[in-house]
Amino acid sequence: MPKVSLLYKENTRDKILDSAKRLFEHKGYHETSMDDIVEASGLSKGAIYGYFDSKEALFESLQEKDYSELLQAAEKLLADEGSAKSKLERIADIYFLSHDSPSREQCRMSLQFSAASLSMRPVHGKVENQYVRIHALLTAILKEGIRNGEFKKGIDTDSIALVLFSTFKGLSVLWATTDTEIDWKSIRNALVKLTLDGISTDRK
Amino acid sequence: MPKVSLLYKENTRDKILDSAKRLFEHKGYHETSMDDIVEASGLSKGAIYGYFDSKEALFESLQEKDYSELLQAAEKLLADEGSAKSKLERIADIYFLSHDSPSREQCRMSLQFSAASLSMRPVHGKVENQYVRIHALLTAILKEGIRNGEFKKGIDTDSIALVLFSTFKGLSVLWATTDTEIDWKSIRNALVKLTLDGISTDRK
Amino acid sequence: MPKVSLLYKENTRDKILDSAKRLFEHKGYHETSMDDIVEASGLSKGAIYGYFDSKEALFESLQEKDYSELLQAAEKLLADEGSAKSKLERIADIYFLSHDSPSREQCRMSLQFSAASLSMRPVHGKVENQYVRIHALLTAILKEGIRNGEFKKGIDTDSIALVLFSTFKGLSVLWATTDTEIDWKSIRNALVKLTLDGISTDRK
Amino acid sequence: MPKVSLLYKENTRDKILDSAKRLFEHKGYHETSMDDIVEASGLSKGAIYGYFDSKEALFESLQEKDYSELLQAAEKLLADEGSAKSKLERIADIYFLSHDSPSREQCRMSLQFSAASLSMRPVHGKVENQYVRIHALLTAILKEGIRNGEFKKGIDTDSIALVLFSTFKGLSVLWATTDTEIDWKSIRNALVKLTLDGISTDRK
DNA sequence: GATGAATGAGATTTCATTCAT
DNA sequence: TATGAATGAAATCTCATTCAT
Repeated sequence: MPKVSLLYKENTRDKILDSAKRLFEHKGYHETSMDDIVEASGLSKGAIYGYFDSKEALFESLQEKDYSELLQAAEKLLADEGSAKSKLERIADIYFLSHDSPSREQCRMSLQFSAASLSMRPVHGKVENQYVRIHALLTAILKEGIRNGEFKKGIDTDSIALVLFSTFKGLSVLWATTDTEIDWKSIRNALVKLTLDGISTDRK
Repeated sequence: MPKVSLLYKENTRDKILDSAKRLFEHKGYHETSMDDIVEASGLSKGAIYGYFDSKEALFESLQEKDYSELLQAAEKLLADEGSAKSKLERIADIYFLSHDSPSREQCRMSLQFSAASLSMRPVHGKVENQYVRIHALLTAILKEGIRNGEFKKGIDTDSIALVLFSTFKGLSVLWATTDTEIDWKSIRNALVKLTLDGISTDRK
Repeated sequence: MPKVSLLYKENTRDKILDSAKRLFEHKGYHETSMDDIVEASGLSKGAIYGYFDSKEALFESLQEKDYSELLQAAEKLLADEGSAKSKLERIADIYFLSHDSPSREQCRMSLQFSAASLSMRPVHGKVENQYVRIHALLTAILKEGIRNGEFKKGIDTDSIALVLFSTFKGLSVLWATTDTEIDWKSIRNALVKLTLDGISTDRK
Repeated sequence: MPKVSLLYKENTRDKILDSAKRLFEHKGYHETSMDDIVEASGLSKGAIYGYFDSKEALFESLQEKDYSELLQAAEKLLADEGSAKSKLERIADIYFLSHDSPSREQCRMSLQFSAASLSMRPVHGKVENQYVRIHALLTAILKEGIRNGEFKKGIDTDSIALVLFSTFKGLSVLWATTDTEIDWKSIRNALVKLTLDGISTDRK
């Protein structure tokens, strides 16, 4: 009985989060009203405020989810077997939560978090933290690559990590704000080629 | 017929735009109220609405300014003398409107435009248009480099242009949302090295 | 599903309508602010906007009510038993919603609708529609009177209907705009006498 | 020189009044802004406030003009030669300022005065005063008719005067608020016939 | 006098949040 | 616990009027 009610609670909470996410992605945080969420979720005002203290808290929960999933997936990489090169490739995939290609919705949500980080302290904190950890992760991979001879010794790991992260971020923003279709296969190839050509030790 | 000079009106308009810009950069578009702008500009509500039809129109004017300046500077590059390589370097500088380094404020403003493009049609239009034109410009530079032998023949100009633009964009977003200090010298070097190593014909 | 009864909501709606009506009658539509209505109704701003989308919508609802009641009462006449003559008399009574005499308030409200019909399309539509239907009704009564021999054959039913309607309307405007006391008994008698003398077949 | 400047002043004043009138007739008093009048008149804000103390004062001036013209024309009738019957006919013509038919614009303006009389004391005063004087005039004509044997002795002059005035007013409101075309010839005939049949001594 | 930029009180409307039922 | 009507602070915008130039 507690189990059922817990499950029910989780479902309700998720229903709220899903509805809100869909709306935020589509119309943006400020343009979405609590009434919109009420309507979309099929729940009542009171119910929603039973699960979340405020609209901001709801937004932060969405960010928390997004943030944890991304970081968990990414940080699992480090422990994995495989070359540094393959890790770099896989982290790109993860960042875009790709099936085949990142969803525009996901990128729009991420853009919202970035924009909101200007005025919401906790959002800012997670944005910052995410950057720091992904940067550390990329740096670690690069260093691993240097250690095992895949990558050149002299490279500026810090800067390259930052450039890589920026490129992911930038592609995400572009994808979110633009109608252009992106050929993700080509992009990934171009990006990987550029990067690896620049840092790899092997001369093909 | 004007009782005050056009210059006077232009100054007042700029005073409004400047005040609004400072506030938008600092607190964000939605968190800034017209009352804030009234207070910051030292003018009255009526005066501001005499120059701009709405808060949105004011925001769009800021974007228009930003957009024109950026594009003009960038497109002037193409006509300039100089190697394709040097043009690529300079376009990076321009994108960040750098003195020494891009201003965080500028990047925050740009992030606002991206975020707003979700819900404001004219903003979206300009964001899209800007992307299209910068992409075209980068592609042109890359092709020029291929023509004059600086860059390799087989490179995917479209994708590389997109990656470059994304990296600029991503750095801008990072800079806007993060407290980290960025060592722009190193970043530029890393970026230029990565890119040029990958596409240049000269083997040092 | 409603947490409060429909009756409760209906009552609240009526409370708002009543308060607004009283104010509009007294000060006029434009001179009445939503704050006035808030104060008079004892509700909050939000509550009022929960029931009506705008001040204009509230005004239109008042017209709708007025309009339906009037037309229903009038059109019921046609089905009733009685001579055409008695129907004409009764329709005059109805038009002024009389107990003994039409209320000045009612007439002021009606004047507001007329004045607003210049700038509010839906209000205009109802004003127009009301005229058309009352005119049709009057014409029908006149024709009925002709058919059953009460009224002369040659009369211009269209014009007489229009004149009658105009006289009702004009009396209403006069009553609304003037401090003069009107002796409705005398007026009705004069009007009925004038009209019936002019159109009746019986020579007394 | 004083003459020219006086004439000029009159012209400017009239230009303002004309522009305002046209706008009030078309959009209504409240929906017309001083800016609208500025634009329509081609003058400046300051200029208009040089001639009129306020928007209300401007409106009242228009009423004053309307009011004087109407009353003067009407009151001249009494002194004229002619039967009481013909005077009644002519006063109908005057009330609608007819060329062939009353102008819808004129009627709309008149409706504005009626509506405004609810909230503008001086406007109310003139509306009231106009009614009193026209009523007196009509009564006088009716009594003249009785004296000279045109009209029956027993008629209720007060009530008939009021009914006549109301009918004029009502037709004016109808014409102002309705899209219907009115056949003024028929209406006048119907009205005159109804009235005169009812009050005349001659049995045709 | 004429001009029109500036004023600012006040209007309408929104919407996150509360709380009686 | 769930509901959704009610709240009211705060936002955007208007516009008659003023007054420095």
